Amino acid sequence: MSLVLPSTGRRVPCEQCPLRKRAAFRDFSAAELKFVSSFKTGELTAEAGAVILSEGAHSAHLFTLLSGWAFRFKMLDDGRRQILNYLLPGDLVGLQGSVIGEMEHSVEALSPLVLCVFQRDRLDELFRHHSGLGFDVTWLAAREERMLDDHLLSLGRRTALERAAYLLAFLHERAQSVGLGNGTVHIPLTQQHVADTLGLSIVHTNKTLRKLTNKGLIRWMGRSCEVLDALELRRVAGWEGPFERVRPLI
Amino acid sequence: MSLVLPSTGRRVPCEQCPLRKRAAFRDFSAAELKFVSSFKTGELTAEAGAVILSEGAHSAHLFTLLSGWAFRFKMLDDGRRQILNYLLPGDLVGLQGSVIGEMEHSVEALSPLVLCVFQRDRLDELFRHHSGLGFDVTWLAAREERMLDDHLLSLGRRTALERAAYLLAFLHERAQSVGLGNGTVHIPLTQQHVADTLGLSIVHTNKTLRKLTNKGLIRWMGRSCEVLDALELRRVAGWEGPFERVRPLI
DNA sequence: CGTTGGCTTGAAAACCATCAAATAGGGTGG
DNA sequence: CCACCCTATTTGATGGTTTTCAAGCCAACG
Repeated sequence: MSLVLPSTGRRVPCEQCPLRKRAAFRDFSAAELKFVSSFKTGELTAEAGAVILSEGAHSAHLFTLLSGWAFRFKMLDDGRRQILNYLLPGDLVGLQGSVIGEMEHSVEALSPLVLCVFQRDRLDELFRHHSGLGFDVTWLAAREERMLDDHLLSLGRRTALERAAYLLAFLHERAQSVGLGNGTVHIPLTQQHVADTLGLSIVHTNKTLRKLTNKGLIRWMGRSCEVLDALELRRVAGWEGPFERVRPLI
Repeated sequence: MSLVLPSTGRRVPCEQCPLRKRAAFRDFSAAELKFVSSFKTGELTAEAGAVILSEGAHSAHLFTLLSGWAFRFKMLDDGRRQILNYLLPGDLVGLQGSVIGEMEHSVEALSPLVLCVFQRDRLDELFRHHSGLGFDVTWLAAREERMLDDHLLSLGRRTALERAAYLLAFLHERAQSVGLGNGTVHIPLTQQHVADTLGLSIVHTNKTLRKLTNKGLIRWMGRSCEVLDALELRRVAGWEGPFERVRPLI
């Protein structure tokens, strides 16, 4: 469950990347596309439950998630786990490790993944010769910061019900923006993941999700959650957070 | 209390910046220093309690904090407040607003401040002509992310006592690294700030801080906190977080 | 058909918020 | 200088929220 499968080599050329065609991502110039394409050394696939990056690792790789769901998390010595954020297609994975030099969180797959693998040691080349892409990397880091700010507000000042509503509205919003789920969005989570995101026990999480289910806002199906009324979830959470903006895809 | 005082113009030349001499910050090349110096348009002073940047503002400025303490926060509609992180000398202020275009949090001064003011519209020039500085901006954003990750772990999975110990150890560590307080560090906070950082009520915060006081780890003095035993605070928190690294100062 | 992982529920205990009130200190106007 | 007000801190009592403990259900899978 914790092994990363060997790379299967390149399959999706950046110029024909199916993600890039989506309106959620900004257009790249030919020169930018060419660099990104050369920056990518291959692809990596992983199965659900696989640990992609581990806390403490020094030579962490840099990836972009091409398809699938994953999450970042940290653990305390006694086993308590906190999920920090979720990773969806188009997200950079491992930037902290690449820039600062050491990973301080781990990354685990929620579903089967495909990742684009980049050459970390060419990151400075990216900044030197494609300053627009360098700015984009900063933009993506600022976007992550914005999400973490929202999560902190949630953990610190929202009630259990508000937190749960916020989380599901948030994940629904992100899934929508990259075109996951035709019509209804299915989020591949267990209630344990929700608990470890919201800072609640599994028991109380279950009771809280039941309230949302009884209001007809979500439906829990095996290992996944279907969002039925995203706007009402936002209202319950008191979340006026922004809808996703057009963003770069590296 | 919420007015930013007018700029007092340039007083500290970047080449003789007292902060830059500290071991906490990496050496800059002459070219880098020259650019940063031209990037800076002046200084801004603010008194304790002043709001430097407001949620929702579109034309946010970009600053570096030269001296003093401040904090970033968000609010819910009904007045609940969450403090997201603290700003100490050397920290970039307003990067999210500068990069993404809109502030989604506010910034307030905890003590009298001096800020270096930068021309936001020359940020692309920084990335174009000084890729090393562009990388530095990303590095600082990744550092902020790392701190937010730690805070999320704290809010989600630590007990009230552990959270309080973590926060004070964290602030002590940061103050030490920029040379605040000769010998003992004094953190300019009220218990309301601590409560709004830890996601606790003011009453419970008071009782929790009292336990740390009774253990001889801190001393509460009026509107500030003195850390007496930072290592024991870390131990109580179970925080093995990194000591500050050498970092860029823009 | 037994095992496993995920979901569900009830009861008791711990934790934390809220309410209420008292204390202490700084600042201001008289 | 003193009376007064304001903010910050402190403490006790009470009630609500959440955790912990315990148990049971169900579907998937060998």
